[in-house]
Amino acid sequence: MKENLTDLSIYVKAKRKQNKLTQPELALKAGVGLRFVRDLEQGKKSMRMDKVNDVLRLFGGALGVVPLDREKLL
Amino acid sequence: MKENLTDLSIYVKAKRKQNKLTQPELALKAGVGLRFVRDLEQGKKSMRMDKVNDVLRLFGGALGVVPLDREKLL
DNA sequence: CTATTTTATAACCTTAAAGGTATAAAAAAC
DNA sequence: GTTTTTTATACCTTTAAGGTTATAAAATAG
Repeated sequence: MKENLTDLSIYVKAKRKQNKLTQPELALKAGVGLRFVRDLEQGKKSMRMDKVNDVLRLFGGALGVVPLDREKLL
Repeated sequence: MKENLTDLSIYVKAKRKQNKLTQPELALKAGVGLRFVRDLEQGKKSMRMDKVNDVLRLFGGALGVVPLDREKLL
């Protein structure tokens, strides 16, 4: 089950690095499991929104509706 | 288990109405269950991102990272 | 280079999301 | 007003998310 990196996964990893956190540290601060942080950074598509928001909140972000770019369509 | 409406739930319901669709019709077009559409419009927080994206795609949108407004913080 | 830290992958298990169906409530049409 | 359509809520089953743990791989420090 090989997942591709996504905008979201890249964003989270970059933000985590900016804040000098390891995956276990981020998981702890966000109140999610380590496994979750890893799936998130690996681009898993079927993550639960509430938990993703728990992570994004640490970086001042949240999930919202954005226009989908045409590249992603085909 | 009373969920509050959210930006997302309001957005989906509004877009569905704009497109003159019932919940069953939207569920069918998006390829998700009717229950899912209902939970989504009721503001359930723990929905799966992939399924939510299946719905948003019909309206030319997708889930992405947005800055969280300060109101939502406290 | 080797040692240490960090990250990736996988198995096992529990819990809850998702879907179906049914019924009640609400909204819209008449 | 009544009837019809749409939406909300509840119950149940199946399936997979994600927590835990272990181990392998990769990156970094020494």
